[in-house]
Amino acid sequence: MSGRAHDAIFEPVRSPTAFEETVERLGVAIQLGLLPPGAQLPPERELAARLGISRSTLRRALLTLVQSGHLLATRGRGGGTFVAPEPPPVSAGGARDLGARALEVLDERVAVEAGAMLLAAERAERSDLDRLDSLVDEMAGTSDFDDYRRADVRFHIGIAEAAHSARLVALMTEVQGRVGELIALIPHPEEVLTRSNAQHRRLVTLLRRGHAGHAVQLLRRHIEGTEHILAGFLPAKE
Amino acid sequence: MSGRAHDAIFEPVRSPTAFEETVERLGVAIQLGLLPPGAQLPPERELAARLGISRSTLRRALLTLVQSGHLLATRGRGGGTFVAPEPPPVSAGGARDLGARALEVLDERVAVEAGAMLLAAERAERSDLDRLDSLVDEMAGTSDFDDYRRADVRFHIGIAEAAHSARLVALMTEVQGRVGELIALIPHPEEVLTRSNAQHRRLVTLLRRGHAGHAVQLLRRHIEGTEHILAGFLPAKE
DNA sequence: CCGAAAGGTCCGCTGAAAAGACCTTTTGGT
DNA sequence: ACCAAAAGGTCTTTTCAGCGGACCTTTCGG
Repeated sequence: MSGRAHDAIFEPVRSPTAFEETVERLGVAIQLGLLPPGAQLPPERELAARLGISRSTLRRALLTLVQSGHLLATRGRGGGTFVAPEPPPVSAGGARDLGARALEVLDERVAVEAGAMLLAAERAERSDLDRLDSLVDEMAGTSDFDDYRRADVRFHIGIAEAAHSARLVALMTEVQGRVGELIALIPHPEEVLTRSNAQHRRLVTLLRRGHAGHAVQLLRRHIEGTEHILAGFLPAKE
Repeated sequence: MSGRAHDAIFEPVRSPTAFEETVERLGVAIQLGLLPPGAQLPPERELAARLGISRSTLRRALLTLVQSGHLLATRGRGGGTFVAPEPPPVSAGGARDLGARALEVLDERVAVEAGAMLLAAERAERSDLDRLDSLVDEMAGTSDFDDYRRADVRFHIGIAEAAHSARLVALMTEVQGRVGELIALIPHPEEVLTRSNAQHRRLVTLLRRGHAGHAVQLLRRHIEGTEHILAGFLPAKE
């Protein structure tokens, strides 16, 4: 009777502090390229209000990111806080025990992506799909891995946007952030990227036609690609 | 350039307190029937350790649930904290602004369920599917709505278990809790339940055969059923 | 009838966060 | 050339959640 179910119920309760969550939010946004190099953040007072935290807490977070080299702050009128021109690479430090959680993150990714895909097949509008197309073109047109990755992230977030669900956009952003930490650590031969982008293109086509079932299955295989590449770099499963 | 993306990045940072999360965890588990009426909770000192919180915080949470009638506490040796024989119904108070968030919760549900289904199609073992079957039988065999709902919840969580993903089990539990708040508020004619359970049965069959694409699409329609019923009870969308 | 096992009470400490006043630097506009 | 506005930088005060632990009270099993 007891057992499995209770494990979930009585699992430790986590409570990240506002400070931690803010660092994470902004850090992820920068590493994903959602806040591109050189971008200016809103003034501290305004940003604090938007994030619903006090300025002091926000500043602690900003300070952390300045010290880690992700942000630059300049004073005076016309100054502000900017994303560094060359944000530091994803720290390998985070990869310490990644193997442990990696597999779970990937499961979550499957969920969020599949859900977004399903709903996008129902709700996507012309403009959503056109946007996805242009991202596919962008990926096809570059041979720089960082550029590719940024566009890739925007593509997947774009699917959530096409699903017209703010909640899924938020979840997708979060998941991409965590998956990105993994992906950035491993080499990606151009051939893999080409194949991957071909799948992107087919996904958009399937969405256009509203073929939800096929889209979800192709998506699954798309993600499996990542998983297989990662498999070689993670601790053996058993 | 800015706009949509920034909305997500600069959205308010939420930080639920440990106390709040604990009340939610236990409250949901009770309302879902994962902790059935009469069940005994572990001693406070032990439970606090398991949840990774101090005993004082845990006690505040327990006190809340005792006052709300979900739990009963008896002192002395052989005493303990128990789930009330007849936990109070889901408060309609929570339904205040449910309309607002309801739609987003349902999107999240689609994601978690679809992901679990996809992975279950790959990973489910005989025993997982057999367990699902017996839950379907259980639902077929009762005409009491509360019994049905409890089994239904366990069915959907069972899919996540069949996916062999602890993360998805946790997410599914959470999502079911929130969806349950909605479902409990609306009438469910027996006819609807029968139809719904027929879908459950077909889902298990599709899982057995590994037909991921079909399973996901049927699942989508299954959830749509809930959505349509809810639609009549929620504030108009536009 | 005692001691163990449970819940119930209390208190003091720490650290996160909020709120706000104020300082310093820089520059755009007049 | 100025100066006011707009930014980041600094400080102080207050509040509150949560921790940790000592201790009390009730009840029952052996």
